[in-house]
Amino acid sequence: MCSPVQRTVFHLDMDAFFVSVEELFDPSLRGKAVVVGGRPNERGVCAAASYEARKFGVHSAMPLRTAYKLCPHAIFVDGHPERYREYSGKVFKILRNFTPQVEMASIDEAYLEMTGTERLHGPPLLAAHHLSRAIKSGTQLNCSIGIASSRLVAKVASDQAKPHGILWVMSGQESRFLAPLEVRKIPGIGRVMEENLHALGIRYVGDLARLQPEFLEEKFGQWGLAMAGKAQGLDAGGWFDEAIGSHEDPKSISHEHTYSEDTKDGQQLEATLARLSEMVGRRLREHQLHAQTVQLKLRYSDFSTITRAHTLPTRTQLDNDIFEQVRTLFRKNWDSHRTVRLLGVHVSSMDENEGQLGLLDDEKHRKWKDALTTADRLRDKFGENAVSLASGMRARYRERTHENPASLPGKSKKTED
DNA sequence: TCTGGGGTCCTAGGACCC
DNA sequence: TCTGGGGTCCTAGGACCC
Repeated sequence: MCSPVQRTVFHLDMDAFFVSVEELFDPSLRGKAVVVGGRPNERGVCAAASYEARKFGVHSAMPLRTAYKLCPHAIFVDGHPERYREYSGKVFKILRNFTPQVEMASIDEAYLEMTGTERLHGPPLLAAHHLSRAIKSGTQLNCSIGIASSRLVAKVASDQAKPHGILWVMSGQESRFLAPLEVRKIPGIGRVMEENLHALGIRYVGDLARLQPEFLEEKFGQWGLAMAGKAQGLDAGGWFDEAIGSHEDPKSISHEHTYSEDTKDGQQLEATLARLSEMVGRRLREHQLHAQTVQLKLRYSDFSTITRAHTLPTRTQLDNDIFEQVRTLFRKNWDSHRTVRLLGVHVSSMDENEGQLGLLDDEKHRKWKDALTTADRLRDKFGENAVSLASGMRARYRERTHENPASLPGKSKKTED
């Protein structure tokens, strides 16, 4: 009798990643209550909290002001995304050295396909210890590792192993491992679904596992079926099912901005849209992608939020195309009596190709593309503030509205820039 | 709890076509 | 001219993750 080859997946999760990186740059933070994300009187939420701060109930996604009330003696520091990207890159390199099938699931966690690597790395527990030590010596950072036969169980295991631990859920033990955990521990079950399940008397994964899949499907549709599988530790459906390391292009790109003070200054709002459009365009060019659908996000002071989208006849990666679309959506949909808290620019339906262009548009299009590529290179070389088309747009916009309100910048304007 | 920013996926309804 | 059914695309909103 021959059994199928047992799959082995590692999930590696960095411990208190943002806080730990900040401690490398400022060792005086070590062992203290630290909150990363901004000043306690700012609008915003905690991006991360040290284990010391967590003892006081502070956790990530908590408003900074609330964190301050719970833990006033905490040290509040600004986040440094470039530092986190740098260290994330270091981690990735170490993992790639270890085994080829690696996938960064976010800035501080990764999946490793370890099936069939025993001859090279030894049994899973030993391999994980070596890997943990390699991460420590290469980055000075701690991580936790979950080992299991599916991505889902490996991820839950690494969470249970924290901090700085390794946990192996052996094949056949998945259900027994998951059963006593709260349903919230299953990735994909958040606050709302947890409440729904509680209302049905379901608190633990074991309760969930005992139910008929048909019952969950009837209650929650496709997602109910997927949950039934997850309760058994299966990578049921969606992203979890995909092979580790089959990296794909992003499906959407967005940037948004929350004002430190709400505003209804139309020029300020449109200048923000210009800046966000530039950031989105730049990311598209970095990925060599073109987007067809442009979406505006608008949040008013009372937190009510609308999104309005438009699909273009062809795809684009140009700041100005994005900006003009999003500005049109903005002018059509903004209730100018109401103050705005947040604006966002989002693009999707992306592809490497741009689709057909009219001959007339072609020349103008090429010039813009060249100019923007040059601007991107300048920013790479001299920093983000070296070039700004947004401030230029705002200046011209002011000029034009003063001189001649009829000639606002639009699709027909000549590209004198 | 006065609530960031970057993503993914899912649902539901309407338009449109055959 | 009282009204079917399936497929696909688009839009809006929301849950969820880190």
